[in-house]
Amino acid sequence: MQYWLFKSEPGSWSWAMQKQKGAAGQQWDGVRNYQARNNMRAMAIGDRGFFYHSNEGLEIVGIVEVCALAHPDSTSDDPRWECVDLRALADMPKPVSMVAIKANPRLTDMVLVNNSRLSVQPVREAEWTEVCRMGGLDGATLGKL
DNA sequence: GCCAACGTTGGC
DNA sequence: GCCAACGTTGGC
Repeated sequence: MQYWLFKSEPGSWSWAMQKQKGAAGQQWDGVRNYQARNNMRAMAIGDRGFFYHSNEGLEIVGIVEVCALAHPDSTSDDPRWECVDLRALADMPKPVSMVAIKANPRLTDMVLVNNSRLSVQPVREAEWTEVCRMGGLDGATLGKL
């Protein structure tokens, strides 16, 4: 399993809206960046991701799961743009802020710290575990998701 | 609201 | 294929 981070401005697509979609999920549309698209193409069903609020909030607020492989983005006429579908899995019990991530020496290599503009990012397993720990999700809880 | 960083575009 | 100009993103 691979881990990812998805950024969204809560003003246009918030964690609350994502949760309202429930188990059916929602396509992660609107990505118009090759690197982000390529990351989505590399995803497998069941991959996990962090849901991050950019611009407002600046924190990881939830966990999502990839529930459909990359397919054409229905919001674009341009066939270059594809997206996966995501469904909300769990709230982050304690949202993990960008400030806290930057302050954690174990997370200095996170893409979020070094290339904050990339909207769909890979997350290393050690980073995933550490952020979950900071957010109040222990291994046992994660295993039940 | 500012502006640095980054990605994309297009003329050459 | 280089690179200047431009547009966008997103933290501050």
